[in-house]
Amino acid sequence: MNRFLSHATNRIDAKGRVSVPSAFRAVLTEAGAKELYCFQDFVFPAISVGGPELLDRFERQMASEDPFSDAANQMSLLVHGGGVFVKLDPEGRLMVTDFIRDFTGISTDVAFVGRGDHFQLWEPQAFARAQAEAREGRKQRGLRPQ
Amino acid sequence: MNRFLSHATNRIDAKGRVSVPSAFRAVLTEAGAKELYCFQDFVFPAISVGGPELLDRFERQMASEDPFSDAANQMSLLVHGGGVFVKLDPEGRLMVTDFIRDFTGISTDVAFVGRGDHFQLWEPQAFARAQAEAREGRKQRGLRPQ
DNA sequence: GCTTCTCCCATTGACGCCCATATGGTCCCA
DNA sequence: TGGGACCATATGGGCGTCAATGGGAGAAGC
Repeated sequence: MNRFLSHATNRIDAKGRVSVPSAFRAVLTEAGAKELYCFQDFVFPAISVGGPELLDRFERQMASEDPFSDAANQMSLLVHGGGVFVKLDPEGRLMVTDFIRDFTGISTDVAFVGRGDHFQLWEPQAFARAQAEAREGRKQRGLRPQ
Repeated sequence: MNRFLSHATNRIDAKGRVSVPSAFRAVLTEAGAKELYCFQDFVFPAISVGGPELLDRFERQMASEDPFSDAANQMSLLVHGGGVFVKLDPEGRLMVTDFIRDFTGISTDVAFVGRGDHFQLWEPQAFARAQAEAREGRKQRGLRPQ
């Protein structure tokens, strides 16, 4: 397993820490990432997290846009300027800062959501809603992969 | 037999486990799958289960689209984030987690339903109803294969 | 000096692995 | 054709391990 898949919800403790799921930690150590880079998702109320190579992914995305468009400009602002570094403690926990709480609405529990080459932090209810909406959209457009 | 066919209902034990029917396990071992990938069906209140190739199929579909489009983003949320890995114990049982229970309404028994290249977990009553409705729908449209 | 962060250790509860039992079906033989 | 032995599957439960969580103490920063 070398990608971020599946999801799990963990509780924030009294000190504001939360355990990163074991499966995700395994991916990180395999990739050799000792420091994580976080920034706000462009569409969802979620924080994207990954190793340093995560920057590459979003720079590719920016490159796919017209470099002078508003979208590319905003992405650069969020990715380059809005990012935050986070590191894990020896038990594999991270601090849930106000940067994370304010943008996601997270208060007591964190949903860790795999996105392939990175993962995201969600307020659990918001994740459930976004998923339900995405499923509904798929259904209406008749894009069932079966 | 290399496909998932027919259906069977098994009971959940006190620890929340349920035996995967022997016929389905045989298909899985023949395919060499030691870990299973599950996700919520887009139409029915059922969990779809299959080997890693089930995930591959979704990813091929995503790869065929613009990787940074909204559609791909939604698809990733559902497939990467919405899926769950499950593994069988040495006796061929799986844990029925809240992820499965909440979406399907399963409480004490699980209906295993073959769907060709994958199988599904249903609440037995819901499966019976959906089957009856499907039968009725075909009858009304004059599409009965007999 | 006080707050905040980091590291270390303890607890506990869930999960994976093991073995035991029940139950139903099949095959063989009388 | 009926009975019985055998086998496979489903089910039940004990136990060890590991991940998630909680809290204490030292170190660093304000």
